[in-house]
Amino acid sequence: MLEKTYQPKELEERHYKAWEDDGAMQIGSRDNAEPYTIVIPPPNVTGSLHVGHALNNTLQDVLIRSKRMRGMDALWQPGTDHAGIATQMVVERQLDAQGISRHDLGREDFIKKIWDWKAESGGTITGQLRRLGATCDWSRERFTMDDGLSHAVRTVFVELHKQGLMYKDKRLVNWDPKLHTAISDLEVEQRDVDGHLWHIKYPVEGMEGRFITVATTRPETMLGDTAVAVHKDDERYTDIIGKFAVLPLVGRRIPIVADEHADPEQGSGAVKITPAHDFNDYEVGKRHDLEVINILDSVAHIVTGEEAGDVPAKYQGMDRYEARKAIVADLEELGLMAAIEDHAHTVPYGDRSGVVIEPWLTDQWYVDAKTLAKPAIEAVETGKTKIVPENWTKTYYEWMRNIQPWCVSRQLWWGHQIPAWYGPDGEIFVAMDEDGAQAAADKHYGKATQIVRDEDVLDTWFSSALWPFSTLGWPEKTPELDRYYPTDALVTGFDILFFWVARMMMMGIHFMGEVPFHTVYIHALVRDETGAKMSKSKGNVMDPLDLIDEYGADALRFTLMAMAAQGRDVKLSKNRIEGYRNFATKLWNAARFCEMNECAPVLGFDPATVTQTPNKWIVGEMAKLSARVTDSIDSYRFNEAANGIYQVAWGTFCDWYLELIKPSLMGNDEAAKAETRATCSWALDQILLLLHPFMPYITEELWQHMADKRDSMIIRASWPELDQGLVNPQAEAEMDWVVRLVSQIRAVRSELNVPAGAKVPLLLDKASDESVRRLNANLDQISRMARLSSAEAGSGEGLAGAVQIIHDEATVVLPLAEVMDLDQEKARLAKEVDKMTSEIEKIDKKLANENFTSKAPAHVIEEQHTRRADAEATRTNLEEAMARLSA
RNA sequence: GGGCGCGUAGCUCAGCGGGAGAGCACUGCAUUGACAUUGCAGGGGUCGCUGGUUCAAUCCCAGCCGUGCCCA
Repeated sequence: MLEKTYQPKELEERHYKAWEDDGAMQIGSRDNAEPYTIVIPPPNVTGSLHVGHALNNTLQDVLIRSKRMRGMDALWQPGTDHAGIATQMVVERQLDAQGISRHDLGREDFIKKIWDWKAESGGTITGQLRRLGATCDWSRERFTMDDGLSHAVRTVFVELHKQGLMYKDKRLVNWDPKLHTAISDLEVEQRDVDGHLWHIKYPVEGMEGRFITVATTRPETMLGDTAVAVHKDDERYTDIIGKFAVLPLVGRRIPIVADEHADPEQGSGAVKITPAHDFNDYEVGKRHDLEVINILDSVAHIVTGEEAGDVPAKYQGMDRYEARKAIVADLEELGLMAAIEDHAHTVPYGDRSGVVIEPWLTDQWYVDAKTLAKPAIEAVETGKTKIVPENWTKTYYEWMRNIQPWCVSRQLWWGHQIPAWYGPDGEIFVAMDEDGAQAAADKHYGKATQIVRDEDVLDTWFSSALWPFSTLGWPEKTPELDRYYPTDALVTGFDILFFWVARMMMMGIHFMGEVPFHTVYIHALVRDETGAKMSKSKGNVMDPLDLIDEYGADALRFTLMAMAAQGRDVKLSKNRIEGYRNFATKLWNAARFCEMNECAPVLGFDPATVTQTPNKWIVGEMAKLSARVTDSIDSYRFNEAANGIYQVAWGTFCDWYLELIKPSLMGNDEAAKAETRATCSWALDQILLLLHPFMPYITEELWQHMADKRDSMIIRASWPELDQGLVNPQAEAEMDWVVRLVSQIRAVRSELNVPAGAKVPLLLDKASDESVRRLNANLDQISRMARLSSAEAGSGEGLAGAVQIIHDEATVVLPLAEVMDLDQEKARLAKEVDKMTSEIEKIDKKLANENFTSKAPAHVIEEQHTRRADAEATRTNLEEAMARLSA
């Protein structure tokens, strides 16, 4: 017998282990089945499970489990990424605590330390995914720094280079002066900041007393100014275009140029141009062939020594903000500061380091993203890959069509070192390994020549971009690659649509010739219950592992699914999780009831052959539910699937079906009892099967518990694909009649405060033969649920002051004269009459409208007539009931 | 400034051209042999505002107000 209360903890551990031991998550056992593949968005190896992961992975698990149950060869490919910056930071921090820097250790030993760290702590998140119930094929787990994946990375680099799509270039990059590396545009966060706009007067050469005033948010960069730009139509400046300004503090002559970039409306209309330290200015510089003068070093200090050029010694070596202060003060002293305004503007910050990013001129490796993006855009346009919900396609296009060269080199140690070597004269040799590069170099120089490897590594996203095929063995032509690529669905949050999805599309199409997946399902963010983003600083983070401890993994999963409406953020509250934990308990107790009544699966049970009306009805309800759940999952409407099961399992199966069959289960008709037991068990099984992808643990437990022996665990069981012919309209109508009758009686009893325990007699007046038949056929059930002492057809003539309920054509008479308040009952009936009257009036108005009757479709008009007739009949009966009450 | 959303019951949200829904919260009753992590019943909504399309608008369109995110 099932325990009296449901305790998730113990059974979760037990079943997960059983699934894993059984190999149920692994591919390779269904060679003839159609494959279905999802690659996991590889979590960061330093990460631990947060609610966003919980949502993301539950969605994938629901898909995988349901496809697996539907007989497909389901592969959920797991793994983690090496998270270049994050991982390096973690280990550096550990070393820091011992007073060691990575430079003390040297590159090789430092990397060894990272591998040690990974061996020890890198498995955290995969363990947590298991607790969530994620059925990845762990035997295939991959890591972006694995040999195989590293080989794939090198291959891609070499190939792209060969094709001219990977090149080295000197451009402005987003430089992180704290982490000392370039980062991509996507890793830069634009923050609104309250700053200042400094208006600085630059003297115009050869025009005594004439100044041109430039406005800037970054006065310290003036040391690198190489021009002043004004708009050609700005009359204030037309006379000095072509002349020179003299850069204060430095004394350099800089040209005054006309350029569109200068906006007459903004500030003074004149802008200083610092090509080496501003993306816009860089473009202006190119247009006017300006000098590019770098004034900052890698830690954002003013340059010193040889590089300093004509930077006054005073500022050399100063931090950028220190220099700003000094320069502002000096300009003020010189009387060149025209004005200082408060000014709100956006400032770029590194999303990892949190410091202000410097546009900085460096040599970096770039991928020609524009070329690769073209087919990736087409793939979505032509529907080869579908983005769900569809509105994200616009965002995808927007970004892809304006894509910039992708800077893929990073000045880190942890990652895939770039397979490029340099000769003494800087000649580049790209090859799979050093031998290859050496050979190429020797050939190039005509003699053995020493080469040096590029020190930099590749962006982590570069390796993640290969994930859908590198994890399947590419560049080897493995059977897995052949069978599982292209994968089916990719499930991810919108925040990495560009970082990852777009790049997988580009790389997948380019190297495999086929899109990496046919569907991208984009889900929303998980927020706290007030709608705020969860963050450590706000202290509103919910730890999914705590939630699993408290409510069980099933409850957490179900909550996430029930709330995961497309395009809408999930506002997670403990209240909701508790509610769905209660649902699990409800199911547990229902199963317990089934067990107590010996409802066990019957071999060869055919739901089409049942004879008892409640059984026919529940069979049909299950058929409808299975279709609904299947369809909802197929169209990624997870909330509809979850809510559908909830509604039917609790509201239909528990609340009505189990009540309806109690008389049969306790009765003496052995044949009926046997059929009911079998049907009840079958219906419970259908619920368990349909619920399994959402609540894997409790369903597995009950599945195994409810039968002496099953063909398989539920994880391997077959998905219900029920014939809609099982829906029996007669049974449905009859059960609906019973349900409405019982509900009405209960409502009246409650309203009139009839003691819950009191049993009352019932007469069914003016009933059709069919209604009388229904009453008699379901007498036990109705009596039990409505607490009746008797129920029969009869007029109740002469019963003084009986409660009367209109039920379709019939009038239900309850002689409750002693317990009821006559006036209250009259008022109740009068209210009902009013309701009907207003309903009739509303319909009459519609039907009187010729526009309506001539233009509306026939079935709509027909429906209105039917509704009117029903309301009319009900009103007549109500009026008669009132008359009888007064008599 | 450009793009994408959202505004429906006290709260969180489904629904989305023809009869306003769920969960939670709230109120009353109930400890009846699965279940108080429960059951039964109930109250509660000019479906943001203003126009338009339509026989018919919470639903479609436009504008406005409020609010959130992404990109510049």
